[in-house]
Amino acid sequence: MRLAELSERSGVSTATIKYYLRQGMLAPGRRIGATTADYDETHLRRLRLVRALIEVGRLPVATAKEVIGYVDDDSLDRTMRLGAALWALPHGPEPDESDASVIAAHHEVDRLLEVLGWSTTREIGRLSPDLRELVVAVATLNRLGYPYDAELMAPYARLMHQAAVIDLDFVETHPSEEEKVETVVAATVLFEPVLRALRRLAQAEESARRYGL
Amino acid sequence: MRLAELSERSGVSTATIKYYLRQGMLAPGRRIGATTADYDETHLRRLRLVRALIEVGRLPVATAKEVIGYVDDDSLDRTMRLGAALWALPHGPEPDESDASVIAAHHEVDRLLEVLGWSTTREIGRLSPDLRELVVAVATLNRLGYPYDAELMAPYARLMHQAAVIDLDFVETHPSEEEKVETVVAATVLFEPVLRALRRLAQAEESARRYGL
DNA sequence: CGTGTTGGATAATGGCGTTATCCATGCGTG
DNA sequence: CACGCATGGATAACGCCATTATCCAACACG
Repeated sequence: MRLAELSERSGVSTATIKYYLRQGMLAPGRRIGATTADYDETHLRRLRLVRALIEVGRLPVATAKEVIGYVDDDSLDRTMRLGAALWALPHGPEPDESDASVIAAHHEVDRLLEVLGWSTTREIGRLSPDLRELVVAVATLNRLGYPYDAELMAPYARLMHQAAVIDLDFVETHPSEEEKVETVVAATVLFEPVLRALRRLAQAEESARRYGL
Repeated sequence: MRLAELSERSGVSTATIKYYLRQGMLAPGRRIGATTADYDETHLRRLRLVRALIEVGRLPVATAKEVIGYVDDDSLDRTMRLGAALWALPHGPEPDESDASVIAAHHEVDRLLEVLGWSTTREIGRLSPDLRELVVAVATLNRLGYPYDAELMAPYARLMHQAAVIDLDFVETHPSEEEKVETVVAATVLFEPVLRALRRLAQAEESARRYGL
């Protein structure tokens, strides 16, 4: 198919597609002549994934580009590609390690990992962006006067572990080995809005049950 | 305290504080003279909340302004303020109701609510931004070839319901009645990064357990 | 043939968050 | 009591980002 059709089928303007092509987040079409290129279903699918990451997953374009770049980096094995792709996901500000509440949060997070027995995370996790993000969030909550410690976090952590089990089961039952990395990335990024929405709906529902209306 | 001290204690530049004052998301200091205003702990706290919503919760400044505006809108009762504040949180694109996958997703979400017995949500929820967001996410997953239906969502939904119970318990044990709305907003927005980080860490941990490394 | 679409490159646009610049004023320090 | 300097206040400038617009020469296609 040609650019116009790719645009129509994906709902993305030709100008934007050209932009993505320039950014290298969409493979060039098969050149069929000096002024024509041919796109196929794989291009359509990739384009849809890009838009999904951006629109639904709220990734900045540059981040989506980076993530996608790792997803099909043939010089890495599957594990590395996956790790790199997830590592590239957007993260908040760096924690200010000289801040007292950050240090305290650090201890609580460490303690949480110990309580949970997440030994792998404790060992490799030192540098994990997710760990840093967790520390920042906890420190922020504390600074706002909401005491938040390992005991309070643990129930959430156990719930999220169950969610992770479901995530991995989903990936296992599903995947065409070839696209496993892509599946994990999609599941990680696109389930986040699902979980967020479900939590907020559940809050409303539970709140209605408790307090009426 | 004066502007300079407020800036130093919050870690926000005076220029940015002035900007927030202009936006009306921070109450003006008590005028102490034609060229001086006096800020107190409540200003500092509010400023910290604003920065927390923006930095940790990733809210656009305009949204944070809106949310905060509802939090202390004295013309509304507590319930209304809370509803309006949560309603104002950012949401993805509108679902294209003419799209087949959107319609299908709609059905699945309806079915999910039925299965869960979330009757309140089913009744009032028609217009809820969270419901729309959920529909969009499900439709997107389906369009990418990941079949996603009520049965697959239900376990996540139950987990998130448990999370919501914890959320509300937290708010109940905590709150100085006066700041209850603020507490709910903070819990909703600031726990999201916590849950996101915990899920990703749990994924890594569980993945290591299953596949080694 | 000639009309209209293509790939390709470059520039323009619009929004957002922050920062910079100016200014008249009066605080407070010496 | 006088002077340097920070203040509140308003406006303009900046830098980034995502998208769109404009041109172009070359061709595909009816």
